Amino acid sequence: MARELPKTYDPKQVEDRIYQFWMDKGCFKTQRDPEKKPFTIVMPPPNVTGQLHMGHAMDAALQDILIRFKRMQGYAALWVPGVDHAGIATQIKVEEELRKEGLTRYDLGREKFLERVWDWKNRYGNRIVEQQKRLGASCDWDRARFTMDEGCSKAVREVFVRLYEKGLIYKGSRIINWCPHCTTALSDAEVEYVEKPGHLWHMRYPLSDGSGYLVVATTRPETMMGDTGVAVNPNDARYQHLVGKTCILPLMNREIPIVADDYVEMDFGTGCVKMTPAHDPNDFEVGLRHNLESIKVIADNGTINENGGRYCGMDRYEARKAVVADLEALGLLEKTEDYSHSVGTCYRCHNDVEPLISAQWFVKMQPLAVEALRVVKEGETKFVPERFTKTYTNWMENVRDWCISRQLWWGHQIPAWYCADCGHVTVSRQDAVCCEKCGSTRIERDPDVLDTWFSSALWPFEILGWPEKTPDLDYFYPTDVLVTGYDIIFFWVSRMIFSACEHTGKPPFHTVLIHGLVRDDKGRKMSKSLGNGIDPLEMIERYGSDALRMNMITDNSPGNDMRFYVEHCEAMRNFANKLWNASRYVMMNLDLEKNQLPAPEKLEIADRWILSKLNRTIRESTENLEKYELGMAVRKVYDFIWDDYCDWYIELTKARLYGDNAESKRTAQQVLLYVLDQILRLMHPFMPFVTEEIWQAIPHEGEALILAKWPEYSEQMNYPTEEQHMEAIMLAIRTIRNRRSEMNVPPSRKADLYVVTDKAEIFSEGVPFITRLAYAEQVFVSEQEPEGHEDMAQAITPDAKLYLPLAQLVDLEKELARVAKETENAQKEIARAEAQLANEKFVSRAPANVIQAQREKLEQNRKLLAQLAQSEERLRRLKK
RNA sequence: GGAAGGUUAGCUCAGCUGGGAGAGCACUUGCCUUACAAGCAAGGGGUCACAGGUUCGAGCCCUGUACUUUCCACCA
Repeated sequence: MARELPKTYDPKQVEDRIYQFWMDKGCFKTQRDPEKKPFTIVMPPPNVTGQLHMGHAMDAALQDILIRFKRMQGYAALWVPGVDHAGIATQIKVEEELRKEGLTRYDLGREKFLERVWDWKNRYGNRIVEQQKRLGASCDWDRARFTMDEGCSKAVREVFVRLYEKGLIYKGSRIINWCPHCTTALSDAEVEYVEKPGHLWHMRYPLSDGSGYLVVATTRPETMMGDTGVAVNPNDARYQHLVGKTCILPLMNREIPIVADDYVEMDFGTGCVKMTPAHDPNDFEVGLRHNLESIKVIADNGTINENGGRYCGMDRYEARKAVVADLEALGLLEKTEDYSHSVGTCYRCHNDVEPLISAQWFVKMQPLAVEALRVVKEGETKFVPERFTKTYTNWMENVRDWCISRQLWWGHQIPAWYCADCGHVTVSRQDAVCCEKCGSTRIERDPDVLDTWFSSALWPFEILGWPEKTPDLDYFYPTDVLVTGYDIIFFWVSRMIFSACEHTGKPPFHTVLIHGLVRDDKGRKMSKSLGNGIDPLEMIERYGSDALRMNMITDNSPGNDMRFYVEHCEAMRNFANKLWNASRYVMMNLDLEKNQLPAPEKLEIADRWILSKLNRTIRESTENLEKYELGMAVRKVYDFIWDDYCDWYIELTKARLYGDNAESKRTAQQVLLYVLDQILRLMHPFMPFVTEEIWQAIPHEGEALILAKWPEYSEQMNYPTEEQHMEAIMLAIRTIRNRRSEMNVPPSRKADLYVVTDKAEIFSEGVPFITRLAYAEQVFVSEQEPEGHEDMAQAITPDAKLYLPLAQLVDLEKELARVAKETENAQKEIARAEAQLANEKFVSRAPANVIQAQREKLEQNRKLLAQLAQSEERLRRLKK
């Protein structure tokens, strides 16, 4: 049975093979099972063109841990993967590729271009999937979906038509965010505001009656060709007399009205604001109130259009300079102030977005927000950590209509057809062949596509078959937990919630587990431009997938950003190696066919101690997992494995395994194996590869650890007395090691050890342990001081005096100092405990267990103090 | 302008419902002790940002202050 295993765990020899093993056995496949409860997670679909980054690794680690845990608990645990078509991101990449060939998408035309994108998708679409597999992701890959596959297209079409029919989707001309670089409209959520240095230009607009001029302040002179008015505050005494009059727009020589509107702040700038309804959302509103004309002067590509007079054709920034220069030449530029202000930028290409008026499709949000708010407020959907509830509700309460049309080719094309004859718009589930109103066949489809997030908003139910009433939808939906970063709560989470409520009548999941961003070791966001990204695949190469997964969840708390430290990854790799070697030890000393605990009466003190500890670890880590406290859960298992099992229990078994008591040896083997098996189970969700590899090598029942049963807490496995006794023995061992270390005695120099105690029965049982772990030649337990103890070194615990015949190494002065220090500590402890117990309020109000703990502490310290007093007396005597 | 976090050991961070502060890394000392030097043993190191308050008891709860990060809004 004993096997030859390498001394060092090598993930590279293991991970791919184990993953293939799970795949071959179909371990990830999840079927509906009336005997089981479902547990469902849908994966946030990564971009089809994407490369795996640390954010994905974080996502995947968390989800896989939950799925494996639930699977072992006996749920029908389903994790559905998929990829997103990622409209803008993908289209940009393909266009870049085309540019290298000197082509644009327009050269190809829509159809050919889309063929290119599909080619691209087929070439790279699987890359990220393969990368996810290396993380150990136990998704049901057979169910993998794509946001543009047939089912998703059907769902998107259905949703669009339904919302349109309910009046919740409409087309209208509004101020939208336009990206001149991507040449498409964006939703509000897709705009990132960046503080940028700029100027506030004060410009003179002459009054039409020649009585002077007024001064407007603006950060955007290049829009002035589109000015159709000047607004002042109605309460502004400075300008009241001008309201109703007109002024002349310089450079354009257009007469424009002066209007009064509350929107204008009197104490900002000059109190006069130029109105450009076509290029500013506030001006647009003011314009509506005062019937101001809208004149669009900036074209879709960011240049000035034909309405911009002599600036036509200039880039917007070029035009800005030209306008300022011209005004200055005319003596109309009063002053220029430095002014820092926030500018909207495109979240994809980071160019400045241009607010402009445009005919786009919108989702009317107010009616949809009602239910989306209710389900969260009433706790049907909970955010973990809870504080993100507020982020969500604040946004949802103030949500504005969602601009869903994009001037792209890659995506779900809007199912609307315009009739050239009667102007009617036909919106249809099937591709229209004629106008539904007049029957004309002169109809043309809207060329625009839908926002990518429009289809991902349907993800949790569309991938289970919706709009069909499928058995899967019935069984697995609503899903259970959604795992994602806080950065896409608005983009995705909120939209899934309102979409699911609207279309399925149920919130899509009961829990949203939010994690933070992975940053570099200096706390910066990892980004391509900074070149500071750490490649998860490289970490897997170097330290293994298990180590990377552990790195993602230890030493950080839910929802907080984490810094990625390679050193930490290494520490987790070391832990995998520790586990590996502990298992090597067990296997090298094993001659069992079967994993079975011995009868309780055969269990010795150390066995009961470790089983008791294990039992507590099972209970606590399971509780933590149920509460999504993954870091806490794994910490407890980690500590149990390293501190209790490896550092103590394994060491404690050595005397027995290498000894000649066959029964004790067999019991030790059985307990070692049993606990190891339980450890592997507890650890498996976190470190699936190394645990499965080991588990396959030890006696086990069942096919695979991934399918094994999660450990359960058992009242019968608690041994409080043995725990206590064992702790007393361990304390004695630590105390001796400490004394030897102080005296610089190397472990190789063994010495006899005399244990003087009134608890001889406890320490007698501990003799083999003390012998081995405290480097003793022989251990003698007695109630009497040993012969010649005056010449020995001494160490003290509350329950024992420990003598080491190493007289020549004893430094009496040092000894006295140490004893004095320990005495002082003990006295402090006693004083504190006494004071607390003398406090009537403490005794009457504190819980019983706390009081009891204080009493025990007091008792222990009193015992220790008494021992120390004797020790000190002894040292003084020896000194003379 | 609004909101939410953070401030704990030299560094990065845990600390679950309030009951005598922990880990990893780094550091010091001694060890190749028949699982593991990716290791073992022992050790040093903290006014838990500051000021008040509640409580028998506060790193944890409340109020305020300082510094810091992020998100939302955007008065041109």
